[in-house]
Amino acid sequence: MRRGREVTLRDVAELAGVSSRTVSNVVNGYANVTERTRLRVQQAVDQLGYRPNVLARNLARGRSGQIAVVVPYLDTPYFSELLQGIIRAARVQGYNVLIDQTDGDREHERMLINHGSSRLLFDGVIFSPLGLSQEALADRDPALPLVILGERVSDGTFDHVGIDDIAASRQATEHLLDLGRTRLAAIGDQPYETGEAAQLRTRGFREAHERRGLPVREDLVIGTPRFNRVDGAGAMAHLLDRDDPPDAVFCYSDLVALGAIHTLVGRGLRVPEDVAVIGYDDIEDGRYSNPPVTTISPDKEMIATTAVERLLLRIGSPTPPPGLELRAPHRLIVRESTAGRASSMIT
Amino acid sequence: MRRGREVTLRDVAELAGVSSRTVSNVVNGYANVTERTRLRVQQAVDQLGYRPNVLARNLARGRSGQIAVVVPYLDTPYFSELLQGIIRAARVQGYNVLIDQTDGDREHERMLINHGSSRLLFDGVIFSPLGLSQEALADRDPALPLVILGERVSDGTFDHVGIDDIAASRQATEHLLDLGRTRLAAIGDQPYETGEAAQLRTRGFREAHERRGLPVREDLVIGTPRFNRVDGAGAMAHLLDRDDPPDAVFCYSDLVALGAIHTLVGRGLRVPEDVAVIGYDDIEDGRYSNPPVTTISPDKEMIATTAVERLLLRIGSPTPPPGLELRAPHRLIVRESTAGRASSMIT
DNA sequence: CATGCTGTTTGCAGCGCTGCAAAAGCGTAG
DNA sequence: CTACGCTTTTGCAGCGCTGCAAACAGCATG
Repeated sequence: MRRGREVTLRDVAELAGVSSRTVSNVVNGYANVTERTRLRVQQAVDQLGYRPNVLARNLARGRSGQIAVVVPYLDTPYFSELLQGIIRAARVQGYNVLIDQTDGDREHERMLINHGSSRLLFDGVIFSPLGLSQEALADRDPALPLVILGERVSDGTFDHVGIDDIAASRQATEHLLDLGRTRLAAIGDQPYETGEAAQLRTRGFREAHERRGLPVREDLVIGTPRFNRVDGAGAMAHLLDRDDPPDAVFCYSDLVALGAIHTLVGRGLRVPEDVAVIGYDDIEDGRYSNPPVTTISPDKEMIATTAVERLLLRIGSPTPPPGLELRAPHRLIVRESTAGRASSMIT
Repeated sequence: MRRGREVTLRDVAELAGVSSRTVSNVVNGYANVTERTRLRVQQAVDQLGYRPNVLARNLARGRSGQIAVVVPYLDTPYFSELLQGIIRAARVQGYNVLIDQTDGDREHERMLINHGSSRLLFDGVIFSPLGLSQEALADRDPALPLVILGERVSDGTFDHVGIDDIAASRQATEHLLDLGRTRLAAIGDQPYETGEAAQLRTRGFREAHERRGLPVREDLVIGTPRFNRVDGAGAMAHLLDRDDPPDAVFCYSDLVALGAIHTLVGRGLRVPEDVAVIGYDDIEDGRYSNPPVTTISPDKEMIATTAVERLLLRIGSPTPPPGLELRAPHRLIVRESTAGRASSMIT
């Protein structure tokens, strides 16, 4: 079998007594083929076990039938959950998904956004940038269809899909305030160029305070390089080491929240009695942790399908459509980490 | 730019004043090219910003430069952690990774193991089967290089990479027995064809008992359709509802363990004081849960690199190498869920 | 100076498919 | 019976690259 010349269009054509172009038409389901021919060709296809050679097809068509999805870290549950939806949506449209993880490396991100090192490997990219600067985004190859996830305002040459981070963060913060907490901390700020997502959350955090006429406890706004457990655990420890520690914490991701809770429990503090904790992302882990984590739940399914939809539209269109700002819905899900035992439930 | 004829080998050749074949040689780093020519060509390449068209290259070479990784569920942390290693290892070798998730669907798995619906999309597959029967494996296209992960004994036509599940499970069970626990439960058995992995773990569980001359509490061996949190939580609830509930539980995955702990804590029981819990896989979640989960930690990095290495070897070799049984190391990592507060640590 | 030898470069065919435009069929109208 | 418009089928060129084998060095040797 190996290397043993495979069945081609021409073989099928010969057997069916038609031209190879007609076989191609049948295989691709083109319109103008008589039922008679279609049947004969189909028979030949089945008999020979013909399967199209995607490589040749793609070369001839000038597109690869693949899209790339670029995320900073694959093992971040938020991304893998999102990825799942993206793969499904793409497959439905006959597209394959290439996955790449950048580890937040700027150079790597920059390269990928410019078609990687070779042409035509993928027809478009869904990108979740981390270290990518605005300039890098600006002077990329504009011919490569692009959809950005997360926080990055579109400059009109690509689409951006995300939730309203400011509103969501405000809502999260208000929830903590509604509980009567007064010393609110925020974990995850990133006050530098590539930390846009974080900054929006901080802004929501502030706005919530402003609306109630409360001051923000600036010393309780803690930065973390990443949104993961370790950083969350570390930041929480840091917070607890001061006098007048917080009685509630808004974490910029569920992982950060899980890390924070880990530290709290480790120090013998009770969640939420001593410190209430709210997260962001609604990953599965948060639903089953002890206590389950109150969180902002973005509609991941919607984000995934919207991203794929827009990207394919962009790929298919000869004149690039305008870059849109697309907002997926989100909602606050209250669980034990803020509301206490009463509200526990397995979703 | 769009559709605006891209730079080809021939363009470069013309500028450099050599044949296109020579340019190809330079681009691919072939040996016999004088420094002089190489330089001139390289200059032309840089000047024109030439990037090879992978599609054309692959068509000419007759291989796609891609491997597929097929897992049942992408959002299972164990898989996404493994995937990460696989992607890295493949990239180093110049291979791209296509990811597919089957949701455990037999038909889908069967299709993928036969090259999917088209030829040459990928040169080989790393497969983590769930619903795949032995026959399906047997009558697959033998020309497609295959490496199987998890529990599936090789029939000699593919490689199998995994840890020694029986030994690992025995070790996990012995750890519980060493703690002085006497009523051991096991959650995750799957006593049907496609549940081989589960069955091996059950076997290890039994062997540990046998070695100590202890009887297995058969009524405490609980099956679950999947190795996830929900099933773990449900099975645990089930166990607690009987009289004479277990004082220790061996869970066949960390997710199951997290689910079980969720239920235990939810019912006001203490882990490990009332019930000790041990998991399997060593996913990150388990390290940061409350309490952190004792677990069997397979060397995922090793599994990933070995799988890729073997697959590429298989792809590159004209005569298929014999199918090997490859064992990656594992170790027991003791955390609070069995050992109590003393052993807590953030790894 | 012819001969052979290694090292470098070239030309051509072809991977298997699709785009395009022309050719062929076919039914209806003049 | 011819002309016309429509649908169906075909032929050809070419996507951009690499495999192969031949051609052409350049150099040492007899």
